[in-house]
Amino acid sequence: MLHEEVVGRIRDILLDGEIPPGARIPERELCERLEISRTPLREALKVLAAEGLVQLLPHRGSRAAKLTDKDMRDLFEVCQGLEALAGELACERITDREIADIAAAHAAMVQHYREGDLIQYYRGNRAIHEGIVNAAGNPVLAGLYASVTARIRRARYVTPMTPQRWALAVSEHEAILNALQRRDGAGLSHILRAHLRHKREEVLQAGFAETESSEPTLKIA
Amino acid sequence: MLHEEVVGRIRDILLDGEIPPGARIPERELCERLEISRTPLREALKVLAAEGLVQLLPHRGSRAAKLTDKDMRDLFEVCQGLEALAGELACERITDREIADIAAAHAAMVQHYREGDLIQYYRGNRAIHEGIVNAAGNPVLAGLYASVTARIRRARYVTPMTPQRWALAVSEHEAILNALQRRDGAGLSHILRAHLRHKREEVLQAGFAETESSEPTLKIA
DNA sequence: TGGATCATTTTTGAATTCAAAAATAGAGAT
DNA sequence: ATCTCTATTTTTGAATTCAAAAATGATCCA
Repeated sequence: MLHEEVVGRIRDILLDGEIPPGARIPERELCERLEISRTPLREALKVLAAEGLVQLLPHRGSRAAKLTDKDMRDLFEVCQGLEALAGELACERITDREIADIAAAHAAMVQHYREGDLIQYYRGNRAIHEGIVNAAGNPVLAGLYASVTARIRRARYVTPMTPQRWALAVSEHEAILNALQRRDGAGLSHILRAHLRHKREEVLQAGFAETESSEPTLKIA
Repeated sequence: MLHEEVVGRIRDILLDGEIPPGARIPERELCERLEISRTPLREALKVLAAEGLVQLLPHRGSRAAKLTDKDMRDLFEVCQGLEALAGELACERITDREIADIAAAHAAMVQHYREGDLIQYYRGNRAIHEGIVNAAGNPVLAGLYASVTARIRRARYVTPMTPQRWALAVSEHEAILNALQRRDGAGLSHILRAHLRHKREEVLQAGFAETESSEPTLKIA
């Protein structure tokens, strides 16, 4: 198994929430499961720590990173900036073909919305945002975006998606597609910011708090 | 020596250009120099590879990453976006004290300009940009910014700094400080973008090309 | 003499081993 | 019984070792 694959596998395990935020990372188990020794596992953990998904505590192992409200706010803020930038660049560079693909993804997403299929809706939603970022034609940007969105998604917040919020999100997506088709960079950038701001408000308002599941609260001396 | 320190030491060695872009990373030598074994060294190299400073070639070792013109353009583009975002956020959050510090750094930088001390000028320039990014109060943003600027700086491009360019840069910095003092987020963001765009044009126009120093060009079969 | 093939050396990647640090368990004292 | 201190176990971090892959170089043939 290649180094990058090990990193990817563990990243997925973390993103799937299989190891909840704040929980210890069981080295031994992961070694057995991935059928590797501790050396490559630990290399991967250090990489994931640099990415912000894992927290290393000297001499007492590693844990799945736990995000505070502040962390979440910061991540959204950066995500917003990256998407806005991607939107502007995409409008300069996107091909008709790519626009058509995103339009198709949009239509599919709207269909999922009509059917009330939240999971599929989210999937489609993500595909559109990633499509825009990729259309920016900037791998550095795409990489940072992937890293930031991964950390956001990491926190399996369960935002109660109200019909109002959902409808708003869909209408915003209509505007996004529209700006993209018009190749209106400034407009797209503006809409994307608003879209992300709304999402962030949802998440934080919903009382995002990464509850400590495996660590007792410290008693004060 | 702590893991993070090892990463930092090697990062510095790369940023100092001690190992030129494209050159093989001498594992053995680095081990001796840092007085560590291969295990922690290799952990650090994988982290630096994830950061984009090192290129890992399966079964044939690691090299100092070499940037193409496209890479450089992409990095500048993202750097621009991050600084613009930082500028906007900084205007919302910066304290009078922080403004005063940046103003002082600006004055010092202008003095270095007058004295024609390019090295000190660059140092001051960097301090100002970092000051703005830090004033944004977003560690995630600061981290990404550090990573991107490191990669840019990594490429020891030698831009011939003409008097005209230098004067323009200084006048842009006047405008930057001004916008910051007025806490004009949109204005600051706009100026920062222009400033970075000019810098990028300089670098790329100057024919940035990471000349291959240690690898013969492949002969076409 | 030039080039191809095979043996040797070197280097890489990963498992194992080892020492130090931390966690745990147990004994003794209060 | 509970707390504390110590001995034991476990876990962590890093050096070493080992196998596989690649690079090197030597030999043989045209």
